[in-house]
Amino acid sequence: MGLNERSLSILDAIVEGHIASGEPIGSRTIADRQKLRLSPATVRNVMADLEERGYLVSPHTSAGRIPTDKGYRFYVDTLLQVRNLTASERQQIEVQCNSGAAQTQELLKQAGRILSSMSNYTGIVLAPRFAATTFRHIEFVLLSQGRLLVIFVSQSGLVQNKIIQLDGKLPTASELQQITNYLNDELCGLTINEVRAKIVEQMQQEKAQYDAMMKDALGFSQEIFSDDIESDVIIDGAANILEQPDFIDRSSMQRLFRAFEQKNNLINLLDKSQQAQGVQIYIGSQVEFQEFEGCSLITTNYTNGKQPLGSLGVIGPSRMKYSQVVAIVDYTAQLVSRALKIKAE
Amino acid sequence: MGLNERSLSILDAIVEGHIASGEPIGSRTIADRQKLRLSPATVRNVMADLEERGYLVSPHTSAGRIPTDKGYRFYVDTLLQVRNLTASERQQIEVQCNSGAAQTQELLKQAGRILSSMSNYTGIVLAPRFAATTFRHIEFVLLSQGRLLVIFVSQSGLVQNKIIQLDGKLPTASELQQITNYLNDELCGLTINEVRAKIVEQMQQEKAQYDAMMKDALGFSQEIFSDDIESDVIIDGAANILEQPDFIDRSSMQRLFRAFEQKNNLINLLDKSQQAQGVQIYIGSQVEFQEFEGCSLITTNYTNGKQPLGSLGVIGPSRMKYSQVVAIVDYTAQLVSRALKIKAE
DNA sequence: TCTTAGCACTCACACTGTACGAGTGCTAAC
DNA sequence: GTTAGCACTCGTACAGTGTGAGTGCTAAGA
Repeated sequence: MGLNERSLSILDAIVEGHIASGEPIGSRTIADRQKLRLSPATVRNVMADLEERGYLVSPHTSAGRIPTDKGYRFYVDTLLQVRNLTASERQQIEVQCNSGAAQTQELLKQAGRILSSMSNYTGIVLAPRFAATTFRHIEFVLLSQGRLLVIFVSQSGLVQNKIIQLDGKLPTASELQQITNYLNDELCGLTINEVRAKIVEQMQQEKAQYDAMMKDALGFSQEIFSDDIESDVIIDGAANILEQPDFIDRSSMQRLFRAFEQKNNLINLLDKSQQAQGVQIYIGSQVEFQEFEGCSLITTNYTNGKQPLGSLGVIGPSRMKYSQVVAIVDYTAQLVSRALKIKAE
Repeated sequence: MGLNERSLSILDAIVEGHIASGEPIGSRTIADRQKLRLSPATVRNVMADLEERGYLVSPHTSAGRIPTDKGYRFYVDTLLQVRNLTASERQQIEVQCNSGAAQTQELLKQAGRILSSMSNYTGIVLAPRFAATTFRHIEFVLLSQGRLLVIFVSQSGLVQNKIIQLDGKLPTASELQQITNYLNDELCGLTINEVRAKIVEQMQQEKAQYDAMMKDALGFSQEIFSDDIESDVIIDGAANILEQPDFIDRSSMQRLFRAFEQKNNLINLLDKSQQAQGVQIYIGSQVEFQEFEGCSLITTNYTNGKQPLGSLGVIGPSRMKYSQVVAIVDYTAQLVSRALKIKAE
């Protein structure tokens, strides 16, 4: 029940034609520029067939055809030829990527900027999950009224902080210092997940029952590491969306912008892509979140040379220049990974 | 050359009518609902006068009049009556403001959310300038390759970090600890500006010339405190802008969204408002930044009970429900100030 | 059996003319 | 100084029309 050679070639031509022009594509257009010389009538028969199978629709009787989400999906999965970046494009990305990004956070912001400016769509970057990063340093600062500020630093220089409320007696400065030293010695180099495991393990050991300081330290730690710090997602070039003629109605744009603000569904998607291999392409209504109807999302993960840390990509209309954007996303992720690898060393 | 009683009343009616309906207001509408019983013809004469003075324009010959920016300015300065919030509105703000905002940053985000959701426009919050806050704690973490992560904590629990590149010999862990202790003892309780002054002062003292550790400490500090950490601005409910029928053309919306992303002009405006007293209203083209054409900005500052820390407000179309939004902005700032005062104690 | 030319048909879109109504400015009377 | 009346302007909504792009179907040709 697959499509034959000719249908494939016609579907390909329609999708690419529509991506390029934004207009519905008619049979004559295809017949004219097709290598296999066919008449418009023949093309029409094939198109009718493709429409019946759900790859195309015509917006109205006397218009050409445009791809459905299923059509895009098929195109992306089997027809898409990723074009190579030109030397100047590569250079442009490299320059921007190297420009003063001492801080990890800055590097990721810069990546978002590259993605949006090179693609003219919206760039998105999921910052590393804290749970996946490696512990480097912890610090406590006692604020007023029993509030304790905890600052973590990961191996790659990412800083996160959290305030916890202490009840009961407050530790003195020197006790706090002892706890700090203890935790820094014990936990350095472990991933947060390993840290969690270690705390549980130590709490069960008898010795912890008798050493008050240690008990405190473990008590704190458990509270601190108990819940995940929410992941952060960087969005750049949202205004580019307004340039896209595909979003005619305000309500669909608004839905998208609200999704940008709420972030959690975006995080879900990016998180999924982080666990996958290679470049992922999510298309409009085929994603479970309806706010992305009419949009496509091209993402891939970035690493520190060993394990995936987060993911980045581009969101734009379904009628997106896939072949170009895939190349941009891929190359940006490579550069970010390389930069993070250096930092982690 | 001022306006007489009657002109004022008519201008007021036109501005409020237009804010309520979004339509140009004609002479008959005014004549009908005016207290001082005047015929449409008389009203027309006054309107012609107001138009000549630049307070009104008519979009075309046979349309009613709409206020110019100058008209809005005049309305806001002399005619606007701020309405009181209802008990339920107040309560709504209070509830949201108190909901789990242990961290200053969270509190400010929450304030942004309140501003946007209560006004249906876009909420903006300028986070406290680091320079204006009070030093509480500093911490160093040595990363790889001579990069030094510096973490500051302000009195109110705001955390900022910065990476500096060390060249020459690196300090050992214990030297770093000494420096940390030294700085924490010396600088605690000072504002960042005072910190700067103190560093310069100490560097000039002879003793600094001979004590290597101290020299290092002062050298670091100078680099760290030399440039301002860029202020942060929180924007919430940008998608609400898309709901406003006033922004018909995409280009003006896009300009605004780009301004939201670039932030620096917004920071400039908010910073100005921070230095002023009370609620400030900026109207469209009267602001030096042209990306805010067609928009108005209502802002005020918030404090920690003593000095202004930052500012917050609402951005929306010039045709904005001023009387309501002013009340919302004012009350939100009061609550934020109160919450920060408690934290600072 | 596949391909193609021809033809009738559909439909969006652009253009035209028309009627309507809202609102204006001006003038003259009160 | 105020107002009624009137002629005028202009945007908008509506209906009618022509055009062109593109289709589906059918029948003839390879």
